[in-house]
Amino acid sequence: MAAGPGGRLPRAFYARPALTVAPELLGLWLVHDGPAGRLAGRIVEVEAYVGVDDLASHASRGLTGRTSVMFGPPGHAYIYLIYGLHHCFNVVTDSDGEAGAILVRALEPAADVPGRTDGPGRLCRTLGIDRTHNTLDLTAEAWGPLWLERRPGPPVPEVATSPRIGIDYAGEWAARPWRFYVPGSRSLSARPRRAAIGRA
DNA sequence: AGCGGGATTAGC
DNA sequence: CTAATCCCGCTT
Repeated sequence: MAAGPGGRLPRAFYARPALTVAPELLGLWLVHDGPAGRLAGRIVEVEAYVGVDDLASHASRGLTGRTSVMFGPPGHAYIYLIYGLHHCFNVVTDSDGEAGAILVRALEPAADVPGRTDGPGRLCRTLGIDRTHNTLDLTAEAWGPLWLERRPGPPVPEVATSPRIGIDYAGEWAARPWRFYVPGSRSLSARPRRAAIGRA
């Protein structure tokens, strides 16, 4: 789906099923304007969480205070604290009332980014994203401090898939190949990298 | 009010 | 391999 060059992705981009949007996030840029200035990275790894039936999704426990943003309109940020230590950044997809979301797991950092962006917790810490950004509108309609945009450059040459990480509790849903990544990227999250090396 | 657990990470 | 650390959701 087209977005103007250098422009924030429009609501319509997010207003589609999570499994459709997820591979299209690869190669796009996540940008945060914060106290440290503008920090950005190119998305190379994501995971789709498809809705209330998906036992790996927080939305499978229904509409609660934490998950309400997932059930809301697309194009907003869903950010939560995990293990009391790390933040995870998601984009909300699907139509209002449906609970699709996509976890951003790894970025290739822009040249001036101070720190690592391989891994969902690390990229939030390095870009300065935390729970105060939860529910923020990522589109140009809000013109907030956090957004996704398309930047000039070669397209992603190839998209690979694998099962999602760290959701073994989800039964049969754990096997679905709903992790999407750019194979060969140096910035993939650590756990899958170890797994890949271990298997090789 | 209390308790169990988590879409992770760093350090031994 | 495991501790860290806290919010949330569910039970009492």
